[in-house]
Amino acid sequence: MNTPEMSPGESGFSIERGPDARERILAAAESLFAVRGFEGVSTTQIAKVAGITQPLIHYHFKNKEALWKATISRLFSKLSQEFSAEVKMLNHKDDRRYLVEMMRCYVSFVARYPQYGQFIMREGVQESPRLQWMVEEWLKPMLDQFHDIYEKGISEGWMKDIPFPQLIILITASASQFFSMAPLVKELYGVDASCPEQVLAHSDAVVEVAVNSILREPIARQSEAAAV
Amino acid sequence: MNTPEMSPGESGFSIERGPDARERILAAAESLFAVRGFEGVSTTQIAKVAGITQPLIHYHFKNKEALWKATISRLFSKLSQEFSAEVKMLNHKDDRRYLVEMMRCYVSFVARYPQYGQFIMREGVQESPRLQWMVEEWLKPMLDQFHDIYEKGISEGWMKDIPFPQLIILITASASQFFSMAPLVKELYGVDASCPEQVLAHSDAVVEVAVNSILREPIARQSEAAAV
DNA sequence: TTTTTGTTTTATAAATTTGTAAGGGTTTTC
DNA sequence: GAAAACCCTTACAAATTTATAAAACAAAAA
Repeated sequence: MNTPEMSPGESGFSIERGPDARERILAAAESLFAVRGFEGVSTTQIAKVAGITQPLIHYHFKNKEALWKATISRLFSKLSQEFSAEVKMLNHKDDRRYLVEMMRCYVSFVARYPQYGQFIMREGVQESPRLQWMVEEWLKPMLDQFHDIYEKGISEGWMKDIPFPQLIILITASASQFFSMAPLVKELYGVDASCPEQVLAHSDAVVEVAVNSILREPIARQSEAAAV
Repeated sequence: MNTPEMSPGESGFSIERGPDARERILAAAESLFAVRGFEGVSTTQIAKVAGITQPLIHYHFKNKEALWKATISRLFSKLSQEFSAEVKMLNHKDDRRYLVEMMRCYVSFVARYPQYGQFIMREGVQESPRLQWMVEEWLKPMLDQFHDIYEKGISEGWMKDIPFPQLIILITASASQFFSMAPLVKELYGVDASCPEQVLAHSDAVVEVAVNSILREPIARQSEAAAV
């Protein structure tokens, strides 16, 4: 939609014109929609955070809903690319160990992008055309990756057979809630969820609690191996 | 819902008056605030669902925020009472088994009241006076119950020492997300999260995955005992 | 009956919300 | 250089939002 090839003012310090306004709108919309939901945010608020005037939103996007969809698409496509790229780097010899490493990827991923879990929380609680669109377009394809390895684990017998709907919600919630609800964690225990120690601690907790327990024969902890 | 002792128009079909309007407002506010959040719901919408006019809300409640707090207090006090009552009925001989049964209580509880998890999700993602109030007033006291048994398990050595903030978020999220995000589950897998089979299946999944794995020596599954 | 009290509605004010219209400026193109 | 295309702003309309004021209405008290 925008033309990335050239920015107009090459020295670039006047109140920025050009296609980056569109990007700033999307960035503002992402942070606001994620924590307040579609109905909870006004285009005026988004405009203020983006540093532009409200009607400009309607120049770049048909309406509020189109802006919301563009926001989701921008975030989810970035994320699914990054995640796939990281997962592809993993050793795929031992399936069980692969699953654990994949989950560590996932945790570091939701730690970096808490908005991901926030959007799912916002939209997942009520039926709506937006939920339907988000599931069809993004969520279903992403979760299907997990389904493949689940099926393999079941048929090869190294995974406990817990129903997939329960399992996937349980695992993904375990991984993401700690980061998506960082303010709650802060308020409850004074802990900054996004700091490296906490991310590592949560990664360990998820592997220990949620991942190892779905394997019939748990594998040794990284930290144990390192400690001995 | 309306006062049973007397209805003003004795034939009982006039638009109900009396103090139950306050109750209807609270019920409407609960269902709407839970899924759309504080900013996402207007008092006009609440009034429409409650079947009264919008200014009546301001007769019964000082303002929108006071209504929100009254809604939370009504829900959380009901829930914490019910939950405590059920937990008190449990056998408290074997601590590990007690923990498992307590978690089954908790799951059946969040299955009955998905709004509980929804409110926490709504408010937990951004710092606000509302979050602060909710944590101080309700959440902290409720979670302290879990903290007691956690401490006991750690000091007696039958619980793996995973940091409490990670553990409590992980466990509660595992238990509640499946029900709080029922529309998402429905959209993804066509499954009705609130039906009895699914509740039982999730209860099993939580015990199997999230609870047993925090014990150093897991205890036998109910279903295994029954199957053999 | 009359008064009082408590509950609810109509009317309305001030601010905010989404979206459109029309017009400046800047580049780009011819 | 003029025309066209593009990005952005001011001005504004229609609907909605929170909250208040005043009046209607019903039940209880006097």
